[in-house]
Amino acid sequence: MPIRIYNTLSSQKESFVPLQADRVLMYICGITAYDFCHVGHARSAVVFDVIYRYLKYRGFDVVCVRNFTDVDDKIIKRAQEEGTESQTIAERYIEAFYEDMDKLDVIRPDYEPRATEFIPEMIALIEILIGKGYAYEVDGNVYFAVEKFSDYGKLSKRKLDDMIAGARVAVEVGKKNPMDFALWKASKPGEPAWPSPWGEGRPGWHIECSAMSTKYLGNTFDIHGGGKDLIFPHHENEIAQSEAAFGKIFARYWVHNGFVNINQEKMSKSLGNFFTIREVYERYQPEVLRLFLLTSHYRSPVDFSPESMAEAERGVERLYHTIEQVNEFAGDLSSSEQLPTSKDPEFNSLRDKINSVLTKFHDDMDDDFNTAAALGQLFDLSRALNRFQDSRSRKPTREEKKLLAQGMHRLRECANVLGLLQRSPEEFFRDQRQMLLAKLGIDEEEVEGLIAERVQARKVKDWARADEIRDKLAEMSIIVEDKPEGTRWRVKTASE
RNA sequence: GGCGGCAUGGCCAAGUGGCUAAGGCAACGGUCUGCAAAACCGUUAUUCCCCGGUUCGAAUCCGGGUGCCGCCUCCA
Repeated sequence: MPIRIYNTLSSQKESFVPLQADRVLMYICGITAYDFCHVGHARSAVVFDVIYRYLKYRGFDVVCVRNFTDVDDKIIKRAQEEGTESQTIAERYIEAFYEDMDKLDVIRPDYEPRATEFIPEMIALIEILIGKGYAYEVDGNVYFAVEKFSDYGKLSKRKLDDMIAGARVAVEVGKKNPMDFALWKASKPGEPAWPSPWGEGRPGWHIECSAMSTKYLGNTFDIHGGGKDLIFPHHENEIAQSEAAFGKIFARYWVHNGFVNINQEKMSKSLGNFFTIREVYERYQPEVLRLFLLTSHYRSPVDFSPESMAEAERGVERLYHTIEQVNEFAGDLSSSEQLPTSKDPEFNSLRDKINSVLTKFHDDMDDDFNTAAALGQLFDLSRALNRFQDSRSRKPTREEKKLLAQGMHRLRECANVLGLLQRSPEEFFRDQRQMLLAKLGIDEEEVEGLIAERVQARKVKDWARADEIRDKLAEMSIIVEDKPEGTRWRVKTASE
């Protein structure tokens, strides 16, 4: 069964057939580096990271390009505010972007070009457009004439007349049509500038993606991705530029992720209702954010809130607990052999689950990368593993250990496609504790001291004293857990 | 004004013509425990915003209504 992808261009799911049988060429619109990234940027990155991972997992040779916009009005503005160069600003936030994304386990694309590295290519492309009559120069600015491109509006499904009627922007002097957009901007004093046939200036925003995608992927490539807000004008303009210049289909499948909302409203810089990724990391582990982002389908809006993050946190904990338990029960056996049917119904039930879960996982992912459904399969398998262990009161046999190891292997294999569960449970829970201790400013030594004291009290069955200490710890947000192996403690999470 | 999307249990969220409407969180019951906590197991929607229609059959398709959101300006 082929992979099906919802294509914004056709407004429907289509069977995915790449240009070359085993190769997928994809281009993702990256960030404009002028500030720290927020959860919305994280969503886009994670969504396309999962698509990239899944296509590779299904055997495609994927070439992925994601750009950095490092010259732009907002970067210039920021640089002027700080009295520095726009390159300095871009550099700083690109570095911050990598920090945030590496923690989220977003795999770096094969190519990550920056706009300023492709000025000659952009100029060449603009010259082609002028040569073909699609663009014109006015006082050192070059504009794309949208009326000349008959397909203009095909991606965003709008007509030129409607757009002009509803336009909220003041008409810029010099433009032949208010919807014409800049390919090249004449620079004002103090702004970054490059020499060009039209004088000193800098590229417009849209042209960089046309130039860089062509450079790495050719005139026509398979998948073009980005946030829904890029559909118009950015992607519409990219299509106009590239198809006008080369007379070929630009991107074949247009994939757009939905927004991250806060209280039903789009998270955005202009509304000021955003959380940066690093703010989120102060309280939640990156993996929790990742799971949260994948619990909804990528095209739906997703509401960011403390409650939904707490849910995601519990979910990740649940999965790591399963892995921890299997490790304890079965050790680190790895076995790929097909296990025989047993007389034990519990054994067979888990065996069947392990065998069937992969197909279901694939079916879900094949259907327009339905990570929410795919995640359901992981939880299903997790529960099957727990149930099986729960049914064993004696020591597991070797066959049972093998079965559990296989189940855990499968769980991790699927989770890996989603970029989840790749750490050891110990590492996860340790990091969780460290993060919370730091966040709440709790002294670990003090906790350990009280715990030791309580262990003593329990030894002599001084329950009153033990409970007293437990209450005291609870006030410090520390929860005590008496396990058969000994007493453990953890920091209370926000959801408790 | 133009264009588009969404509405499923207490909450989040899959499912878009037909076996029992995934899964998560929460709640409750149980196992465990000195008591707890944690963990685990189990239970929890005869019903999918409302009204019509198509169909042997609809949460799923069509028409109308209500509510919410997004894009049309920089934006993942």
